[in-house]
Amino acid sequence: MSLPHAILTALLEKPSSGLELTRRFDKSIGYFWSATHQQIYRELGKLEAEGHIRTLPAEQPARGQKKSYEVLPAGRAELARWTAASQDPKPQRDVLLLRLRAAAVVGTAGLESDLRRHLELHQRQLAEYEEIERRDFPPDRTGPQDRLRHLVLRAGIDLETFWTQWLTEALKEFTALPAEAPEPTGDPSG
Amino acid sequence: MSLPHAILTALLEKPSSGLELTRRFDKSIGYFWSATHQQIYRELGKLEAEGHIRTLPAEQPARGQKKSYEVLPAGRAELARWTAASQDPKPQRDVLLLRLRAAAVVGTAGLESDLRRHLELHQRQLAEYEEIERRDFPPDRTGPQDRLRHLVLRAGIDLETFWTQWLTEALKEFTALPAEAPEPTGDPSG
DNA sequence: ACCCATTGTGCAACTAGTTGCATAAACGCA
DNA sequence: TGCGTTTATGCAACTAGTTGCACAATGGGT
Repeated sequence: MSLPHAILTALLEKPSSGLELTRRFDKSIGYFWSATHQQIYRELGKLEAEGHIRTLPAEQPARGQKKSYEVLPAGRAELARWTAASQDPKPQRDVLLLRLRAAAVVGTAGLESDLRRHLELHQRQLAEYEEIERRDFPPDRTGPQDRLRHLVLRAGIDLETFWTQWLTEALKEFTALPAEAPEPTGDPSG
Repeated sequence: MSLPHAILTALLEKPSSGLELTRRFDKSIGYFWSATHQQIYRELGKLEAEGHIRTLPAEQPARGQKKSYEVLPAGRAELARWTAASQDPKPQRDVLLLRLRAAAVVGTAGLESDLRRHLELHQRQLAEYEEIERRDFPPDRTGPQDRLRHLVLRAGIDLETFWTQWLTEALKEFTALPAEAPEPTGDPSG
């Protein structure tokens, strides 16, 4: 139940149309809560039906016509309620770690190149975050809102840093490993 | 499409019944791929229908009767295929970061106590991982399989370490913040 | 002999997210 | 003036994961 709240946050920062929201999700909020335009349109419909947002009155809203939304007081209240409500952390799900664990049983063949690819992706993401930090968070501007947003960005930076380091370490292990991990095909005598 | 492969991995490590799998997911594989017993039973049924696993012949399998599974060659082949296949990283989804971002807009009221709770949970998880490391990965035993599994555990440890540090930092910011973040309820003049 | 907690298996309905496609206006241009 | 591309909105079907509950056997106590 987080996507509607992600949308409310984005709309409070700036009223937008569905497509504008999609773009902003791609380069800001989407870094920690991604969504496709289909999801976003669907949620905008629900949020409007619930009275949390409304369309900004403009030209008649025909198909293919830009339609901007703004948050209503009820929507702001709902977002505040949700933000303050206690929530348990979601159980982890990481495919790459699972694959490594599987590789310990069926062998590491084919895995290394994908690790390399992931390493590059994380390095690129890290560079992007650091660019944003340089651009949007100079040492001056330190209002409360800036500090909170900077904190979120720091989480992104530190996570990407962790993954690049871990993947580098993992690749080092791989080259140190025998050509192929033993595949105990039914005989666990070793 | 990862749960069946998580189950295949677990079954290759040791043939088990549904409930045994559930328990092992709770304390090992589940650290990075969690699953409920309902999911596991459902997948076991599918995997059996596909010819990837079979029941170990034992007493007649009636309801409430323990039923153990083992992996067939086709299942092992499928797992090896999946492990080697390139996969894109899933887009991130982190509710806590989203809530912090929302708090920058609607205020931080009520958030701090939940941050504290999360910090405690992560500290506890970290302690558990470190206990496992002490127990299962002494400096000797360094076969290829051990090294891979240790690598996975290190990822868990480092991630939990990151979260405890980040949450500590976040809480520090909170106490430095004004009692309540400004709520620009429609008037962004400040 | 009976009760009840525990162990073990499983179905059904629901929620959230993804994929694929459809539709329509606007814009550039030949 | 017609044609293809981009912008913008949206539906429908599918997949994966969660929640809630049901049912059977077993084992221990009374």
